[in-house]
Amino acid sequence: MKTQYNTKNRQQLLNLLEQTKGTHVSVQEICALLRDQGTPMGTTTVYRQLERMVDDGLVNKYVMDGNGAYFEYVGDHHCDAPMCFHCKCEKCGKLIYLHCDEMAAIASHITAHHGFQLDRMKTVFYGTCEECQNEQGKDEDK
Amino acid sequence: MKTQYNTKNRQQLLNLLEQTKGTHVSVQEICALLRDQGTPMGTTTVYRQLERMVDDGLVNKYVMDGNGAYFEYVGDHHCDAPMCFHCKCEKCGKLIYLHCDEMAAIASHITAHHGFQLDRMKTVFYGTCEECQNEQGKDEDK
DNA sequence: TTGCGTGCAAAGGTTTTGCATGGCA
DNA sequence: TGCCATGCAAAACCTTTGCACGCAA
Repeated sequence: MKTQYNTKNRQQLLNLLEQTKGTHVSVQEICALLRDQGTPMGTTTVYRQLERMVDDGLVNKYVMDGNGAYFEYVGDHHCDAPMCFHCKCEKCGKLIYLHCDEMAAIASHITAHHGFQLDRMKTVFYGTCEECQNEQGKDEDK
Repeated sequence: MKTQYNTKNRQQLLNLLEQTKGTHVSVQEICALLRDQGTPMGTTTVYRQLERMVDDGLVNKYVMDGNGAYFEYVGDHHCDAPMCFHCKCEKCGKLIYLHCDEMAAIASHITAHHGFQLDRMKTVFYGTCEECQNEQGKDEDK
């Protein structure tokens, strides 16, 4: 465990991330928000702080379609007791949370029958959310 | 549907991809293999051909941890009937395939109870494979 | 012959690294 | 004071685009 200074930048970043709890933000979005907030921060610093937070489990990192990574603050909540999974809508980009016992059963099943221990912090289910499925009819032109 | 020439490059790429069936390869791996095989091909061409193959459903594209995309040849098999999911081991990077009816039930459950239509072509389960779980004991130093 | 295919070079974007300076403990 | 944190600049990577030439049909 490294010594970690509690710098002003780190506090500001944590503060911002708390505000975005429940959503996912990219590095450039973070930088823009910090700038708007009057507390600009170097991109490099944001990357390095986020890297640590990911290591510490404060933040989850998701890699979307190659357009860069997204980060999600999970804080102390840690999402351990409630089995929560993340679903990302490929249409609207919305992030949906599944809290469901049956989902927990899935993880158990995979571990028991396939010998694979699921990391639900990193696993993102891609698909289409309910609203976008409904809209799919009229957007069917490509 | 565009007219598509059946060029030598395309044939060679398809040929190579068939050899790698069941695994996932990156663009640079593909280029290296083609070079070793005596049939080098420009990176741009590989990207463009792969893009088409993805559109045509011959190849699946997965975006891993930000280290670029991986491609998997599925050919005519199309993976439709057998519900197959992909698990990627975060330790050794191995890609594991799950063909399992219970997994199919998961997708149904999510659709029915959560209104989310899972795209199992794009969804990758992250976690730890059996072998790496066993090795975890001695690597437990960080 | 037509128009897609090819590949070099260059651009675009994200993330990492080197290094000198600044700030926390 | 010691050491980590910061941020600028530059490098490293992956991927896409522009353009002139080659090749399939």
